Amino acid sequence: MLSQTGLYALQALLHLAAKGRNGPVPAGHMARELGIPANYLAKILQRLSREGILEATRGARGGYRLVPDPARLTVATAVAPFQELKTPRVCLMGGLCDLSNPCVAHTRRLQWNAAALASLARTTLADLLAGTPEEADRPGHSNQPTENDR
Amino acid sequence: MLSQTGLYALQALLHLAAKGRNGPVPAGHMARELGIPANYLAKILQRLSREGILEATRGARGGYRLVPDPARLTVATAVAPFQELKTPRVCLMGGLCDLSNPCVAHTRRLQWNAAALASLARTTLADLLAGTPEEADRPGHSNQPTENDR
DNA sequence: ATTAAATCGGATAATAATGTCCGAAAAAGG
DNA sequence: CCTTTTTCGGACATTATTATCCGATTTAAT
Repeated sequence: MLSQTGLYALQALLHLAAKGRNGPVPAGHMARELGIPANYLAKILQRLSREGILEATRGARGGYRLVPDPARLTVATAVAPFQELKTPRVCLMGGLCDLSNPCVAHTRRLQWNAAALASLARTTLADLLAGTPEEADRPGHSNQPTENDR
Repeated sequence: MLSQTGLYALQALLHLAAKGRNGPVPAGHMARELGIPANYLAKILQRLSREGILEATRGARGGYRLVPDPARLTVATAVAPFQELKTPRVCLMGGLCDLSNPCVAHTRRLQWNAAALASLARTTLADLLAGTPEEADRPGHSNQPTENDR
């Protein structure tokens, strides 16, 4: 589902969102705290820094700082640099797939992927920290209670 | 999402469900038809055979046959032998996770996994073949009768 | 200026996933 | 019996992911 690397990134970002109030947090500190291989986490943080999600301060008293508001940073965005979504364009039906008319199995798989991504795109770091229970899975819909007539 | 191996398995099973009406289908034939590395597919089919999902007939005129009714075989089941679901027991919150009271981030990740799996568990091979458009994601209300009579 | 703390980034190693090769065994048909 | 077709299964090769190492650079504090 989420790659190991993506999970590490998410953990670090959550840590920063929760405990990075006063000044930047060194990578080594986070690695120790979270139980992540230090040198590997360093690479991940560099990446997030290049991506603009983190800001690095070098030298003594340096470290990383979370740039966006946790309420506006979705898990999908946070993890995107490590997911590599390399569009496998092989249809489930193989040779059976017509490719001219839309193949059902093909469409279905895209839907699966979309559903998985949508869930991550609806969750922000703030959600995770605050403990908002997961709302109904209705992509594109704001949470309007339509079940009141059952 | 789905591993490459899992996708291959799914393709082969769909092929058998669609074209395996009269007699077993050889692995080599499927590999050619679906554009899957022949020797690799062979390994996958062996696995499905040991799992009881396929039945192998050896020797000339042999091949593989789909054992369960496509309407009762879910994608989740078909792909399960290759997913290895190795329960990563690292909480998203790292050291912050209490582990005594239920950690929100922890719970949330399990929900993500569950949601992804649920979608696969609700789809049968017959669904894919028949072209049933994906119904609303309602776990209790499966669109295909997977337990109507027994 | 010197030192210590920290990121930066390239090179490399270890592990897992994917793909290949080949010989043995089984079954069918002559 | 012999040949052909096919699965079986172990060993190996390739590639991607994950992890480690180390020297260079930047910065703050002494």
